Order: sequence, then structure tokens, then C-alpha cells
Amino acid sequence: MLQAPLILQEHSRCADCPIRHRAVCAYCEPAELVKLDAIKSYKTYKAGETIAWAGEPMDVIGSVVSGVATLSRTLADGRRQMVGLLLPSDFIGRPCRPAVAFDVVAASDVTICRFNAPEFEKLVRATPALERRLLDMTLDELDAARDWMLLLGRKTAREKIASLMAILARRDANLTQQTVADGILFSLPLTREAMADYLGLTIETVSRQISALKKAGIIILEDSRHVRVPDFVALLDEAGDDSDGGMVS
Amino acid sequence: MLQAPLILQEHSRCADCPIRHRAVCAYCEPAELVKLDAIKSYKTYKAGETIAWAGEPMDVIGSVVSGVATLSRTLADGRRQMVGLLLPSDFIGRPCRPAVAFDVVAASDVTICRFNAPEFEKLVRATPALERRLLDMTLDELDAARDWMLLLGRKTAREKIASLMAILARRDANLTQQTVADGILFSLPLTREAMADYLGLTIETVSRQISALKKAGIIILEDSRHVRVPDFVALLDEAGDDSDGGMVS
DNA sequence: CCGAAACTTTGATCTCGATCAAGGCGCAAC
DNA sequence: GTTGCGCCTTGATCGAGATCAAAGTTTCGG
Repeated sequence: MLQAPLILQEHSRCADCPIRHRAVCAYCEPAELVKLDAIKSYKTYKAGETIAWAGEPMDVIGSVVSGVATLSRTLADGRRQMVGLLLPSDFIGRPCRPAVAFDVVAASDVTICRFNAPEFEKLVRATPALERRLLDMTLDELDAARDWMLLLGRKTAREKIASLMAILARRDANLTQQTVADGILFSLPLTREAMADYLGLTIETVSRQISALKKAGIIILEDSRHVRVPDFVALLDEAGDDSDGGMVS
Repeated sequence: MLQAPLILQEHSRCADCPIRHRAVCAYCEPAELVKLDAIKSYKTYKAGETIAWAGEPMDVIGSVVSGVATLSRTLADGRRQMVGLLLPSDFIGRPCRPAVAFDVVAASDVTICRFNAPEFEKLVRATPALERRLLDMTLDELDAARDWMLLLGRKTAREKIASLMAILARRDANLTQQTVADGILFSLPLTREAMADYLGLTIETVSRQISALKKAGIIILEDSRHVRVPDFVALLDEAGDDSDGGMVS
């Protein structure tokens, strides 16, 4: 079970960097916040731009401030699988590892709050609370990855689409603190191709299954990138989990 | 890249517990070994026995000494996906988490070296080196899980089987320190059903693809549970990775 | 406004792996 | 021995999703 995302009010100085809250600040002392402040900078990437290639030296450590980034790997013949979706407040980078393990690509325009890598690692080493927090986050990501393995290995195309919608709806609702009135409204921050790469499908199948869910009344397409879910429980039912619809780290 | 498993010679007192080496001892002081010694016990499970159910309170923390255990999740209608394979020297359990996240099942008779959970966690909290080691291990598992996502989402049945064979061959070779003479010989510690659950296939497809690889000369079946690989590179080629064939944590 | 490019949808057909079905093998109990 | 039970293999058929193909929609620069 994901702990509820921590919203910004706790430390006023975090207002400009949502990330530090969820990813780093949760268990750390105000003193560490100041130290993190000193080594951070912002960078914006255009949609489609590659932020880091697998195998490169690790210099991307930070978090997503806005937009969507993806982690993926591509086989020699071009088949691609996305292995992680990085939404605002998600942490990027593997602390204390020399190289990037998967390609990091901007799915939309993305702004990232970056920490100077060597200094960040030095700070981590010196701060047990930070290290503990990183372990905690990594365990969350591991659980999410394993939930996704169940989806990739055993769910039908329709269940895959419903699961993805449920995750995005939940994330969006958390971010906007929106209550469920005439249904949840959220945006699809991914192209059909990106969804296909995430779900282990083709774009045609993604499109067809979205149409099918629309026809069944489970979702309503405001336009091709905005979805309304009148009955979230019905959506979860389509997703096939008995549990809570899966989580992104 | 997996670091070479640490073999036993480093501390003589570890001789009876291979686990502590790979999972815990690598970075810790001899003093911590003594403390771990004090809270460990062994337990053996029969093949097929469930070691822990998802959702149960976490009291299984330790490592596999011999045999094979699996992590899996099952959908309401019975579809099952294995999300982790726990071979000798692999760590079991999520430090400092209240509940088990996936079913832990013995695939063969399994002996586990268990640590008293509360005391283990206390020791972790008090020992930054241990905590760092756990973070490191968790990152390895995360990478392995994501590699597996690529397999589940995008590889063909034949590539899946070849990938699994490559992983098992590598693990076995590492354990036995065996050199490649007339090929690598290793045992399949899994039933066809377990392989199917791991690869997102059915048992019939697993059986057929193993037969196909046999017919193609990529593998030689000594019997249904023992495989010889005359040319490991040819096997990797069938597995479809450009990289190193994938790793189990 | 037009035109081009990127993205999306829909249709027709094909194929890989699932499903259904039968039989073989190894082993333990009787 | 025979019976029964797990486990594995092989064959025949089916179907979900891939592939091939075409057309509709949105966006953006001119």
C-alpha cells in the first residue's frame, strides 16, 4: 500500500520543489533541507528528448517537478519496453550507482530538479535518515515493478488498459486533491505509443481497447487525451485486481 | 552487472550460513556477524509449502540456504505470475516493512536461515553499513525486476525460455565455480508449471519451446530436469538481449 | 486559410501462443 | 505385478492481439 503522497505544506521552503518532499524530505531534518537546497538546480527537457542513456555515467539524480518521464529499454530489433513511469514528485536516479540502468526519456516537456550527484551521495552517506528514506522508496519501486510484472505476464489487453487508467486517475486525483463528484477527470500524459510500450502492446490494440472501454461506458473520452471515469469501482473491476488497482512507486 | 557472489572463505564462522555472506556480511564488521549469529535459526519447508502469504505480518527475514523459493501473486481467477526467484544465497523479506507483499512459496524443499525480525530491524537501524548494504541489494532486485519486465512484455516464448536457461546456467556456474569444458551442465530447479508462471506462458508452450531449443541444438536435455549448454553464446543469442542475459538479483 | 506531419482510429487478415485433448513416463503404495 | 498420481510431451484447433493497410483528426508553421 502506497503511503499517501506528502503534500507541500510541511516546510514552507519546499514550495518551489515538490519533489524534495515526497522523495527526500519526509524523514529528514530541516538542516538537510538547507544542504539539499545548496546543491540543486532545475533543468527542462523537450518532449521526446533523451535525458540519459542506459550505461552512461550516473549524473541524473533528482526528481520530476512537472511533466512525465519514462524509463525504458530497447531490444536490438527495436522492440521497446517501458519499465517505469516518472510522474511529478517521483525520484529519478539510483543513489550510489555508477551508471544509469535504463534509458530515461521525456514523454512530455519535463522539468527536473537535479542534485549535484557526488555531493548528494556524500550527503546520503552522512545522513542515515536520508539513506533509510531511499531504501524505503526503493522498496516501493520494487513492489510497483513486481505488480507491473503481473500485469505484463498475465493480464489481457483490456485489463492492462483499465489498470493503467486506474493508476493515472489515482495519481491525478492525489495531485489535485479532487473529490469524486460526477466522476474523476484526468489527463493522459502519454501518447498511444508510450502506453503501448508501457503495457507490452501495440498502438492499435491500445486504441481499440480504449474504444471498447468507452463503448462499455467505463470511461468517457473528453478528447483523446482527457478521460472521465464515472464509476471508479467499475474501472477497478475491469482492471482485474482484487486489490487496489496497482501503484506507481 | 551483478557483482560476483562472494564465496565463503572470508570469515570462517560463516561456513554454515552462505547467506550472510552475500546478503549481509559483505560490508559489515565482524562484530555484526556475532550479533546476527545470535538471532538466527534455520527452518526447512517442503516443496509446494507456502512460506508466507501476501498481506501477512512480516516475520520472514533471512536467506535461502538450499533449494528454491518463489515470489508470486495470483489473480482472483487463478492466473498466477511469479515475480521473483529465490535461489541459494538470495535474501528474503523486506526490511522494516510491516507486511509481506507477495506469496512466498517453496518450489523445492527449501532451507532458510531466518533472523528474528524485530531484532534484525533493530540491528539494521543501528548499523549504517547494514542499511547501505540492504539498499544496494534492493537496487539490484529492482534492476532484475525491470529486466524481467522487458522479457514479459516484449520477448517471444522462445526468447523467454532461452533467457531463463541463461540465468539458471549462470547462477549454477557461479555456485559451483564450474568452468566451461564440454559445455555448462546445470539443473532446472523448477517444474514446467513454475517456469510457465515465471515467464508468463503456459506449461505446454514451455515444453514445446524447450523441445524446439533441443532440436535446434542450443541445449541438450540429459533428462527433463538437467540441461547441458554446449555453446553459451548461442544460448544468449536466442535470448535476444544484446547485453549479458539478465540477472536474478 | 493551406499543407504537412504527427497522432489516432478503424478494418482485414495473419500468427503465435492458449486451449483442449490424449498419451507417455517415473515413482510410490498396495 | 497393477493402480494411481504427478509431471511432461505432443497433436489439433482456437482466438487474442499483432501486422498490414487506409483514412480521420489535431497541431502547427506558413
